Amino acid sequence: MSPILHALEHESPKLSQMERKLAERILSSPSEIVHMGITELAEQCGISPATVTRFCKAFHFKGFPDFKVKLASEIAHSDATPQDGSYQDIVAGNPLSVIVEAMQANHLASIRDTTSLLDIDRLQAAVDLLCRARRVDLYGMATSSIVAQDFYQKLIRIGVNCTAFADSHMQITSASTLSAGDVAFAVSYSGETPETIDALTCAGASGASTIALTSYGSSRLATLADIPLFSSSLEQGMRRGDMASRIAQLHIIDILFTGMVSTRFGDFIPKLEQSYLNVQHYRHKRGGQS
Amino acid sequence: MSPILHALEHESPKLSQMERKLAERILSSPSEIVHMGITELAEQCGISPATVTRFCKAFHFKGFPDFKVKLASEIAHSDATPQDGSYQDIVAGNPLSVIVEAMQANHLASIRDTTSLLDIDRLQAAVDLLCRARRVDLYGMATSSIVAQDFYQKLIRIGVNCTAFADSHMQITSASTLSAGDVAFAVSYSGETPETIDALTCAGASGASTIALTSYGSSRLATLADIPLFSSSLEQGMRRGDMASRIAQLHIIDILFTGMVSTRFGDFIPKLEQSYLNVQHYRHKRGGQS
DNA sequence: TCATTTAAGGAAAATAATTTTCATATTTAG
DNA sequence: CTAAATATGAAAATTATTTTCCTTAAATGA
Repeated sequence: MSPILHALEHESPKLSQMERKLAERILSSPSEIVHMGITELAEQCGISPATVTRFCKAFHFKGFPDFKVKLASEIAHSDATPQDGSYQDIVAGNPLSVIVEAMQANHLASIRDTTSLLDIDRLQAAVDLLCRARRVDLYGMATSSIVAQDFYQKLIRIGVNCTAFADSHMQITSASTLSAGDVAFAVSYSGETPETIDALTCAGASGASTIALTSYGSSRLATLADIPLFSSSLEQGMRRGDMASRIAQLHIIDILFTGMVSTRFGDFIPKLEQSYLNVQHYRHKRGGQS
Repeated sequence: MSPILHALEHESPKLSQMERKLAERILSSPSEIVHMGITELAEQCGISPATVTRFCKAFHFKGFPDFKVKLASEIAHSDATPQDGSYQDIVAGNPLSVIVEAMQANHLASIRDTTSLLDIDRLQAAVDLLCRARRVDLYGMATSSIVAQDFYQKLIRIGVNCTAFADSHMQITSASTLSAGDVAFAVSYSGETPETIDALTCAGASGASTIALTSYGSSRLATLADIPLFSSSLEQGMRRGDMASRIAQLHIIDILFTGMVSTRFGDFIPKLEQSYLNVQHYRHKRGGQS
């Protein structure tokens, strides 16, 4: 905890009643305080602005604005809410400031956890497969289709021959036409999505190499795939576990993509640049029929 | 470097003479600025306080004090983590382990920076608008359409009447049919995507409230919108700046969505649960024709 | 117990800081 | 070269903060 907050907590017993109310309010959500005026804060504590100023002076700040700036730079040092730095659930009527902190904690933890349980060798194997693939199929339903679509958008920019159907029939249809040298890449938060499992099974049967991206844990999809990749899973009871998971999965997508580009830099970077420039170029012709 | 300072440097050429003096003074020693009053700073730059306020507003801060607080938390942050806190670029032939670390650093920094420059009041205003909206339109091209799609998937699960066209003609068509009480939500990494700007302009002209989600800095889209929301921007020379930006934008989407659910918990949670259960239920009937 | 002292705290005045308005200068486009 | 648009500062208006002054409440001592 930051020195200022620590001091507030430590000195709290020595403070008077009104001052303690104030200290508690500040400790309850420091990041809110820095965006408040002195009057607003005083009102929320049921005290007068005068008391707030005196309080700041007592802690040797030049005044309330000085306190805010110092507090702002201190709380930036630590990640949101260190004591409950792990995953937070959604509850009713939470103020937005609490939601922001919880979400930051969730997403940071999600990325850190995912990174720490990555298997570099498997990741490398996936990159190698993808780089050499004649054709790449991407499967995913609902939330996971977003991840698949994201990968799709990246891959076409470097000229990889790939598809990303959200329609389960099309997925199966496409999977049926794969063969050795092709890669099927399936995304599923649960790893148990039947449509995705079917598509990957079908792709494997057709001779394609299979990669699965799921949450950590044993799942049918992970077992099925040649190369299983994992994002961090959330604690039980999380109402919306797929939010952080999606971020973590995109994190892995970025690593895979960057790995591919880095491996075949000479091939891929010019295509990447060219696709960007062409979008710019053709966009400026806009104005007439299109 | 922090997104704010980076934006100042980056936009410096576009600024007027007086504004540039100010930007240079801020860049020369940011940590001094946060302990100055507006008059003192203006004097040191040989300009008027009015120009300083206008400058802050142009960068979408609520005013000079707001700028100071945001700057304070950002520079504290970069002091704290000079190495792994900053963004890394892609280069050729990097081993995967290096890529993994760089990507983690990028994504963590991106989420932290984005959170620190969030404006809770604006965010709250956006949540309120979205909660009360009769209809919501989501606009975004390419990478940004992924973000729009993601929000779309979330919103339909809680029964919000919304659409997310990737087709620019459809976006305009839909925008034309909006009216007061509706909300148009546009996503663009650059904030300068013509198709997205057109769609949001059209929506605004139709009487809808407009929200824009772009990278930090002044952009046409941000200026256009009733409520501009910002994700952190990356430093110059980043080959693929939109990767981290996408994560940051999804982070904001998650906050908005969670804010909405939290605000109308009783309405939305049952729908969320039901949509989940129904997907499970109807999936198990699978096996015959579908 | 009761007066007296002392400190806490609020109301409101005073001050300081910031923002807005308005008038002027400067640049840009035609 | 003129007109419109933009940029800027001076000063007014507003807002925020701090100080002053006064009341209240608790503590101390006769």
